[in-house]
Amino acid sequence: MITLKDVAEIAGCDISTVSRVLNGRPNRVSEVNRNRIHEIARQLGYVANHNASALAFGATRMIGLLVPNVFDGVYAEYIETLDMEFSAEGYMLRPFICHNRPDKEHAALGTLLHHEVDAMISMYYAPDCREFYERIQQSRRPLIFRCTTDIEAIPFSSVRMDLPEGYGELAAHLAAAGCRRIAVVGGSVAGLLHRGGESVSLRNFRNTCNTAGIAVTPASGVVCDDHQDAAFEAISRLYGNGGEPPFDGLIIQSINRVFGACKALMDAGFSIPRDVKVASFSDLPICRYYPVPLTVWAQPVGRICHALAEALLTQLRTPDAPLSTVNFQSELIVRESTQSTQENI
Amino acid sequence: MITLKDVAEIAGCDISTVSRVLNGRPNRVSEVNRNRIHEIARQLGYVANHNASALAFGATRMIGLLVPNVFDGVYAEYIETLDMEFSAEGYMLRPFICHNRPDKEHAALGTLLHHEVDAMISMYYAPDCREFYERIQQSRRPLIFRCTTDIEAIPFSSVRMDLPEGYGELAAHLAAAGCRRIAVVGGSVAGLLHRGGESVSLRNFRNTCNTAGIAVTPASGVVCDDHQDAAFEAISRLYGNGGEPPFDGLIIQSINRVFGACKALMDAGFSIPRDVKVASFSDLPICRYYPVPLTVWAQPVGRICHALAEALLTQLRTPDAPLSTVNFQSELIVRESTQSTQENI
DNA sequence: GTGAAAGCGCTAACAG
DNA sequence: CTGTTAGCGCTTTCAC
Repeated sequence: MITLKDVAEIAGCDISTVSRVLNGRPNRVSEVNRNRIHEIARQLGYVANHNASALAFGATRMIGLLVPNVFDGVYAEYIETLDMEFSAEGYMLRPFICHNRPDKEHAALGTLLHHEVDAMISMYYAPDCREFYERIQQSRRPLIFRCTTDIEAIPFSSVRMDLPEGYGELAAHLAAAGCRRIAVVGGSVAGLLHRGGESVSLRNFRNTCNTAGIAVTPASGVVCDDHQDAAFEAISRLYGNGGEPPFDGLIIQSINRVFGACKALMDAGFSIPRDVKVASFSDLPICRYYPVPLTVWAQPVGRICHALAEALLTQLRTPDAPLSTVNFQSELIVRESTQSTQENI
Repeated sequence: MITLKDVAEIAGCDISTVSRVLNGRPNRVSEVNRNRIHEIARQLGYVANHNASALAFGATRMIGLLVPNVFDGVYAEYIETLDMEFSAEGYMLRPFICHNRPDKEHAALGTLLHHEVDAMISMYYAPDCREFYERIQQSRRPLIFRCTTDIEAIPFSSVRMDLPEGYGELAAHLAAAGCRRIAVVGGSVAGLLHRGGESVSLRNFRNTCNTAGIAVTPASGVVCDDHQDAAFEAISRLYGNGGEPPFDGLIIQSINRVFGACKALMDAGFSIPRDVKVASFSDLPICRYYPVPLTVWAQPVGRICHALAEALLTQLRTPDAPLSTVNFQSELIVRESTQSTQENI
């Protein structure tokens, strides 16, 4: 391995001089030396050892990004957008794809403690990581969250989006489009609905349905894992027997379930939106280009990323800046999948 | 920041002892001390500085993975699968999502040179990175490729898949299903077709078409960027006027284009597979659950990942093991999108 | 079983 | 403008 020392020896100067040159430090180096050193370093193929410089310098210029998965295209968008934000500031983004596994989440958060990254953004707040959050808070390492508006107050900066409102808005929209029986297909909200429990999202959903005179029962929560196969199975079980559709409106919690669910409906002989209307979250290309374009409650990814970057950078530059909380509003994008039809009106 | 020294001072022993304990080194440490040290470290919230240990130890136990993007679900699969392979061996996978931008690719490959990762897997061979490849080869740092069978011989181990054959196989399949005019929608192959040029993939496509008596002209290459919008535009332009469809068979190069293309066909009033048959690459959940399930030339992701992991781990353990090249065969998965219909036979 | 000491490769004052 | 010096925090012989 070629080190600064090797370059210095050949150049006949001290390694500190070489370090200065190669790092473009205050131009307090003679031009002759500068060119010589650059040339020698190039010829030798010198590459700095990042571990050594990070250790000596005390920072890595890397920012971690904790995401649940990348099967959901919205996280791919977050990665790309945040990467652009931070590249522009000289930071490298390092994604941690945790697949909702606690061990991965812990490992990801651990890198912040281990000084592998200078700061970290988490795309969600995970109660089972609380122990890590506390340690991070104590160590005063910068961590910020992109979370939903219903998360408790936390001792970190956060950028919040109104996902819970989405359950109310989508339900209202479905009701207005003529739906009389609405179900939620997913994990969290569907789960609470199914086995009992409460949350802001659920409350929004329930209230809206009540107002519209739509019954909400445990059966309104259709629980399935976060992938198409599971959604296909669940919806097939429900609709597979033909006859009157059990629900004429479906709010599907993630894009990882939408297509399995829709296919199950079609296979069972139901038409979207005529027999069943479908709505989901996140506005992705596939939602626009699906044969039946999908109505969604769309979070403003670009603006959220910008807010995250801004919050994190100020925290990096002013370590004891006060915590910040920003809220973003989503948008209801209506498309064919919830279009009201003669039969329904 | 809590360091080994802090722990050692409180424990009243040397930092080397603490280091040994905390790293579970040869059990040459008294049990009393062991427990005490663990306890103190826990109470103090000690976390090793990764930069320091990596520097002293000479390795990071991290493996880089260079992928073009994660909008294509197949790369999300690669990330997840490789992550499992390497976690099992005590390595952490670090994905680099390059969005086909040379600067990102260079930065990613750079981390190998900078000792940020111990080894690296690249999901493709990029000629414009040749300079980096050479430097990596000289520095003898482990780099392996997952590439296609038509890539020239390279001085690195590689796991190859028969993507070029796919163009022949899909064309043959489409021809057998009754197609008389077949186009390739995409970037590379479509580009060569369109502006002239040659490649194994193209040769396969052309030969198969010739045999089947299908004309291949520059117009058979429909070039568009790798996203749904671009594909939608391109196909709309081609089919938007109604009338006889210009092509009755479409080979679409990536999943990032399939849905835009299909939507354009449908919007123009054509039916899949009756009027136009469509085939693509990579077998993803969405391909199975699309309203018209898609025929694909499917690479064996699981086996490829396993081979990559195996090759890389041997290289890591036996630095001067000989280079290896493994080839994998893909599979034609026939689904409704290319089903032959009465009208066509 | 444990401590002392050297060193990983680089950065950053501080003198000149 | 450049060299000297002192670390950054950890691992690893090598003695004891």
